[in-house]
Amino acid sequence: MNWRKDKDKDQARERGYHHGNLREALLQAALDLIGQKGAAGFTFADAARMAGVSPAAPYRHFRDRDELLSSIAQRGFEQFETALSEAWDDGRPDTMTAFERVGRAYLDFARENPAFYSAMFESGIPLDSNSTLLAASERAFAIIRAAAERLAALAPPGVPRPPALMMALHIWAMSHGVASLFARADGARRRLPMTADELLEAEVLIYLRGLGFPTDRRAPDAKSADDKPSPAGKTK
Amino acid sequence: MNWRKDKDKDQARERGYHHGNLREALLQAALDLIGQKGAAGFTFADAARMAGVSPAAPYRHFRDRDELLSSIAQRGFEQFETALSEAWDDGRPDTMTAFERVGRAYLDFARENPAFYSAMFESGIPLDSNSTLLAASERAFAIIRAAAERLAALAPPGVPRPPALMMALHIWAMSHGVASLFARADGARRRLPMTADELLEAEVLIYLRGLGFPTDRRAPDAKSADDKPSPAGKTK
DNA sequence: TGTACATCAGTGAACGCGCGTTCACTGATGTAC
DNA sequence: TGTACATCAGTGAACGCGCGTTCACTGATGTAC
Repeated sequence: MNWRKDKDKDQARERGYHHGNLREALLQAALDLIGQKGAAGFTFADAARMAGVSPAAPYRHFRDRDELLSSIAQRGFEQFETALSEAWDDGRPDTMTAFERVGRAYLDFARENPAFYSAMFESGIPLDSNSTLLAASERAFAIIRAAAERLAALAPPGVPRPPALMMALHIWAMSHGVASLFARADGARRRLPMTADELLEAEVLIYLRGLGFPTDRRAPDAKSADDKPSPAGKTK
Repeated sequence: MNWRKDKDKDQARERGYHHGNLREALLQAALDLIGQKGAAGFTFADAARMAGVSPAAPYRHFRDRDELLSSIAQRGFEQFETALSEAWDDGRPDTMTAFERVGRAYLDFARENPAFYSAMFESGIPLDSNSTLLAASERAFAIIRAAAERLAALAPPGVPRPPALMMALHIWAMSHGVASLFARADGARRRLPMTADELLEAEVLIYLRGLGFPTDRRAPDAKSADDKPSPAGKTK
């Protein structure tokens, strides 16, 4: 992270002819630029300048601007998956608690990584242009889907078990809606009677109640043994 | 609508020195371009060319690209408001039916006017840069809010009446989430087990059930006289 | 351990391009009388 | 109804700029022997 913009020339002189990690530096620079000016207003040349390198250098690492952008989106999905999956923690200590944590992690990610988020969802690069990009996005969604699956399995007796895929899509839509309308610093924000986190949490809780889940904060598997408890330690 | 792109030169010759309605033509051209290439990749010069006019001409009508873009967003919000408010139809024939219609209208608007939608929500122009733009967006949101207000008033006895503003925000977030993730033609679409409309309708129904509203399709005011019936005719 | 050589990863100059913007201008339209 | 004049809404040429991209090049690094 020491190839940031400050004192490009000096650093360039220090580092000598070879950069050492230009690919990484370009990704970082592009990320910074997207953060500053949005996914639209970032240029290949700008990224090179920020990395302290000639405008021709990036071509050694990326075919063009789009390839750089889609690399960023891909990395974004990977980090997104990591964040969500850590939050989910395989449903520990109980499905409901873990699930709420996933919601918060979603918003945190959007808030803390606006550049990634917009490369992923707002940059206009088609997901299916690149199969590894598509795969990365599928893996991220799979976390939400897995959580929905476990949640669906908790449907109380007598309540029809909701289709997990539908639940996952609903929850994703709520999260994305709240994130892009209310949780971003840039532009279209709006006075809210509560924080974006609270808004999303309330929304998801109401939604789950609508599916027939009990309305109190802890899910049934918190005390019963419906859901086999995690094998050892960690729960503390 | 006869100043479209085809045969610019001929038309320019026909129309003579003065265009007659250049401001309008530029808005239309920009809208077309945004539809084709996204809000990012549209240029002032392009719009002029498409309107069959010299690159200096637009400056008679818009200070710069941003002003043109925000005019489009503003008009978008106005049409959005019209669409939502027609769908809402002041809650006729009953609150619930009208409410569902609003949801469909939301998605229809996003689907049928992707250019407007992205100028409004994804172009990065700050809403508060322009007070008439802000006002237009407020008026559009006010429809959703008014509908939520009426819906909240229907809460069955014994059920705590939900805060209407929160409901409105939740519903907006769901609609926007579904619209931008699943209802747009461009880019990040995904195989769905159902249409975007069905997905949103199910989501909203589950949400409302979670608030304690009855789960069958017609709201209580459909048959009772809680909600004073519309004064005359029209309902047919 | 040293040397020759291939390969890699950058340079920097150059190009064509389209954009945004300005400018003096001019044709068309509206208005006073 | 006609004429003089002001104003409006466009022209087209010109500019500086930064971008994307190519090219022959060169310094640094790795490797065979």
